[in-house]
Amino acid sequence: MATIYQVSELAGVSLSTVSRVLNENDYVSKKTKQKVLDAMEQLGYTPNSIARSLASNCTNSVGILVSELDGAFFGEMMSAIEAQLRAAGKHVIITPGHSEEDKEKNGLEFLISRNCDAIIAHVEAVSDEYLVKLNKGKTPIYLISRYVDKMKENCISLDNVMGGYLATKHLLNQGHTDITYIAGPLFKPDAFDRLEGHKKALKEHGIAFDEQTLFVGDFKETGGYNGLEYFFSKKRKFTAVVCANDEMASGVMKCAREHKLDLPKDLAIVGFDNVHFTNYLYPTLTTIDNPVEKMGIMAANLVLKQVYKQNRSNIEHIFTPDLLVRDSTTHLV
Amino acid sequence: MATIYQVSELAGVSLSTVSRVLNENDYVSKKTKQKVLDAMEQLGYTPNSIARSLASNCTNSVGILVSELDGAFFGEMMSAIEAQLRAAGKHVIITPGHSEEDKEKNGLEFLISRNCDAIIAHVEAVSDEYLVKLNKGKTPIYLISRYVDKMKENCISLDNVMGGYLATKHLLNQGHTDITYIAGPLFKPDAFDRLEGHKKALKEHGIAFDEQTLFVGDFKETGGYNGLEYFFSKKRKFTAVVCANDEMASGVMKCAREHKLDLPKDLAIVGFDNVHFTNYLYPTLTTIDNPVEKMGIMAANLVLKQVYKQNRSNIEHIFTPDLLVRDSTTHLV
DNA sequence: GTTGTTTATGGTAGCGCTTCCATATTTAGG
DNA sequence: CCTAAATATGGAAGCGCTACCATAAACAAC
Repeated sequence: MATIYQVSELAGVSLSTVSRVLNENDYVSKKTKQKVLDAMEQLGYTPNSIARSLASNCTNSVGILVSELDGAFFGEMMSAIEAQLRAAGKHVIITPGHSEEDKEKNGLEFLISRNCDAIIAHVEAVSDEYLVKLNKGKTPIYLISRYVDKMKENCISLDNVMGGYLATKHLLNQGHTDITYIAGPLFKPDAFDRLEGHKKALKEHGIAFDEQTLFVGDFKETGGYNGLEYFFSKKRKFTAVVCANDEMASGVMKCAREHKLDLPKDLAIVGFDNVHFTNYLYPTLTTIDNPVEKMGIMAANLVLKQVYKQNRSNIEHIFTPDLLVRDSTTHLV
Repeated sequence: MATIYQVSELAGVSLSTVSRVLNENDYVSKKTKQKVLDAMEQLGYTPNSIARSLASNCTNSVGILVSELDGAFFGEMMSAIEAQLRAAGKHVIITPGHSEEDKEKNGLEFLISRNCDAIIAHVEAVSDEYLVKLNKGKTPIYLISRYVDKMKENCISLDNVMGGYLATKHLLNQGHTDITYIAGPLFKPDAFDRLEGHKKALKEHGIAFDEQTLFVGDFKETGGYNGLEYFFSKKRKFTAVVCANDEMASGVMKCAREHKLDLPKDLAIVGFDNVHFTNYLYPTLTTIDNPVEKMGIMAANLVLKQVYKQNRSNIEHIFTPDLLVRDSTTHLV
């Protein structure tokens, strides 16, 4: 591998000059620049990014921590962040946290140890205090889909309470009154807040929240499946179910079908997130549109602005979800 | 940030000794080791991985190139590779290639410029020659889900011809004879080979392949949807459709339903890949099980063995897919 | 011409580590 | 007790760059 030294020799200039043309931001005469460029070309020189990072203390890389590498929601999130950052010449180092405190901490520390210039994290298990403290270290932490008051300038989050509210409100408006709820793990802020929104909507309609209508799932298909089985086993009467995410809604559909329910007539279902596949479920899923791509882009812009001092205007910190009505819910006759 | 130098000072030993305890593979007395460990603890020292990489010429990172960061198939692939590598103390740098030649090259070059110790790539658009040439450079390239004869030792691939064959064979065995096929983009080896398998099965049953039964889709839901619309528009009679992946199969289902077909009675559907969600479609999808997780783990093991000289036995280079019969196909009465 | 400012280039000290060589020190074998 | 091997530590070069300081040349203003 050719080094900057060999380039300087071939071009007949000093190391500094080669470095200058590499960094394109200093006085170099056109003629000299061309000589250097030619030498690089001739040697097939590519800069060693590790050496640059060590010398400049900047890696041009931002760490991304997501809960899972698979999963529709995270896929869309990673994709959006990566594209935006890549367009600005930065790159991402992605690592999963698996929604477990140890693993999330481990992932975060790993990203810090790799000298990322910043971290965008979707963390669910670590505490607010831990994050605040970590953010005071050398690597700034940005949170996506989570709101921590003491570092709100670094958060891009969704109004999950509003989302949960909209979902349930929609069913109530359709005439449903016996509504069950399949939540995500309640230690996760997203899951907790969505449930809060559900309760708020019920309250507004004068319906008392009944613990018996709640099942805590795992945000995966099985969670929805098991939740519905649970309600059936309790002989509960209900005409609608709200799921805290789309994967669980698809599990509910599968279970309902196995119980010979006619969807959506016998059971109305609402999901949350509007991941890509919801439009291909049968029936197509009414869900809450989570603007995860916009949030990813915004998180990337926030990093570009604050860490890389690029000009990005209009950082929005809190996003509002929308209700998306499709076929899985209908008016009760 | 504490450096190795401060640790050495506090512990009262030389730089070299600190480096030795860091690397755990040289003569250091128990007593000295403890002193160093204590000093590290006290200073909250964490090694600077960039500096280590520069000095040792090893980054302990392997680059992963996948076509998309979202997408069920790639999610499962990344997840499997990452987990296996992480367990061995290596980490991954993931970048998308978007199935376009320029972008794939760009991604590969980027990973090389980041000094990855190896690259595991799922590339579809670049030529065999390019890969062979690239593999001769400083960074070894391993291919997943692609077979290139001149570098077959570096390939982990699937017998796609067999997969395509099994899918169509299954339908033929069920009594179907009017079978349409929705392929992926034919420049992609996976797509091409699966179609070859389909043709082979037809031939074996004495059925001539008819170009009119072929639609080339995009491996996404829309591809399946559009494919079915296309066949309908051609007034084609058929009782079954083979899709070259699961996403397209779900698009087919959606379209079929909109045309009031009763599934699976009116139309048998076979997918390919057996990604997670296929079990939650309605009807559940008969598909070809693509052992992508096993392949991912195997690719990781191959790198661990060849690049990091770890002991990994039984590298399997070619995997065989299985037919997975579910509800989307039934015997023709 | 003198002075000051802009433009252009070279020299060199690190960035925080690893690694090789040199030098003690300890242990084992006879 | 002597020698050789094994064990334990230090010293210093260098990985490939960046960044700061110094210097030189070119240009402008008076």
